[in-house]
Amino acid sequence: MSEVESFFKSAFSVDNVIFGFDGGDLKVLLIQRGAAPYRGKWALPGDLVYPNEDLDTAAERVLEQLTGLRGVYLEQVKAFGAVDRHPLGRVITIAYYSLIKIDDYAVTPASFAQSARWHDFAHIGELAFDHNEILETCLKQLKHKVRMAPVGFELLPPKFTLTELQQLYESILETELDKRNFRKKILSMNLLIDLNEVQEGVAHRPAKLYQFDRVKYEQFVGEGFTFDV
Amino acid sequence: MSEVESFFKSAFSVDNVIFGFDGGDLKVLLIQRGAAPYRGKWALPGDLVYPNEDLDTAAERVLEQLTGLRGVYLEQVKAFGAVDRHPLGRVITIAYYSLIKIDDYAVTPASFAQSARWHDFAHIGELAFDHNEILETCLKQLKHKVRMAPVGFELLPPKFTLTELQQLYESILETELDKRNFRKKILSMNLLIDLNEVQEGVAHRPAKLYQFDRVKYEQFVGEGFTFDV
DNA sequence: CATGGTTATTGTCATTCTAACACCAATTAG
DNA sequence: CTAATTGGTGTTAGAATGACAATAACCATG
Repeated sequence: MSEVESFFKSAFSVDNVIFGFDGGDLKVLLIQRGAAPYRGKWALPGDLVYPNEDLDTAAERVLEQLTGLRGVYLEQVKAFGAVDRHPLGRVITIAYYSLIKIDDYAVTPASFAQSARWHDFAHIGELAFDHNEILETCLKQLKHKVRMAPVGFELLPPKFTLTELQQLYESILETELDKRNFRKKILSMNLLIDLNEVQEGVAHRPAKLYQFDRVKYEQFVGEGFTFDV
Repeated sequence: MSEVESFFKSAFSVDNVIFGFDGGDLKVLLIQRGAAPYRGKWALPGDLVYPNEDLDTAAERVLEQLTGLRGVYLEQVKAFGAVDRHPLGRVITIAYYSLIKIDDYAVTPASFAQSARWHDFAHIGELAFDHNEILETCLKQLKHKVRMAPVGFELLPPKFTLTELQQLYESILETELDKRNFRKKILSMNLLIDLNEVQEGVAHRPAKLYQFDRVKYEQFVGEGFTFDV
């Protein structure tokens, strides 16, 4: 094999850390591998990138094949390319994370998965390949991002309460926040629409429902505003 | 060609945005390409990744071949993988940036370069491939990084003045800073060693020379400190 | 229907951080 | 010796932060 040919004896894949939030804990959607290597092991959903496919497109495809969702929040994080990270050959992978509303998720058969399941972020065991490392890197990235851009709303249903929003931040940042200060800060941004609706069927004082005002956010950004929690 | 083979009809490269600082402007080290495609055009230094080489190692190699430097600050930024980004085939590239002390730079012949030259960041024309986009992304990353970690010192000589440090920040952040407030903030971190030396041969009051105290920084980080400018 | 359990909602004050701002000091050039 | 240049320093007003607790609204239960 010539040297030039050997350069092309390699492949690249995308792996996608799909985050969800169920009101309590931060979740990650993992698959159980249906093929070697690591058959039967839990892993991040991912696939080889097609020769005529952009990286972002490949990540979107993996997400759609598994969840049926399109147009969700997706962000590239980092390339992982240790020589020995894949036992069958030289494969570098580009890690993405995406944020989905967990209620939108519908199980979809995907060629690369025996089965798929949400896992509590806090209780994830040993994964295939270097996927534990990828997961940690993506969470670190999300921790930064969620404080500097209004991406947290991607994980919540369209109508949500301030307590839900706070719990979301607390579970991503792995810290507790002061309730009054949190509300003060969020509301002072004027980015939430008060829907004049309340929760129903809860055994306590019902909370008001809000909606994120994306139009206003874009407008404020144009005026020099930067989101900051 | 089988489908599996076609997956392996691809290559990956690294491209390195090498930043330097000469006391006035932020600089980038560019090469003039010695081979097709884009022969003669200015481009980021980069090379294909060897089959048995880690990504980080490849980036270090490119840097060393061009500058003779080892062990300098190097950080991966993002993978660029548009299908048509390379005219000769499917090549995705992993972008890195590195920070070097411009005085340490010694011209070294590199196979991939006809010639290499520092360019003012502000006056860079059209580059080969998608390298303008890569450059912009790396600067954006550096702007964030320099505010949240003491990486700016990587661009300065071991002994520097506070004015030099401020000019460095101003040129990276593309903004002006207040002299008194800047000094107050930097000195209050207790991360600079006052060398009790002053500049020599300047036609004005000589400035005091300082040195960054990496040991203290590591210690403070261990105690929960976070650098923030 | 009265009580208890549970969560939602709201404001103040002390402290800290931020941002704006101007003058004297030390040196070299001529 | 004078001019020109850059180095070095402190205060203050306003804003942001962080700590903190009592009342309101709803459902469940007896």
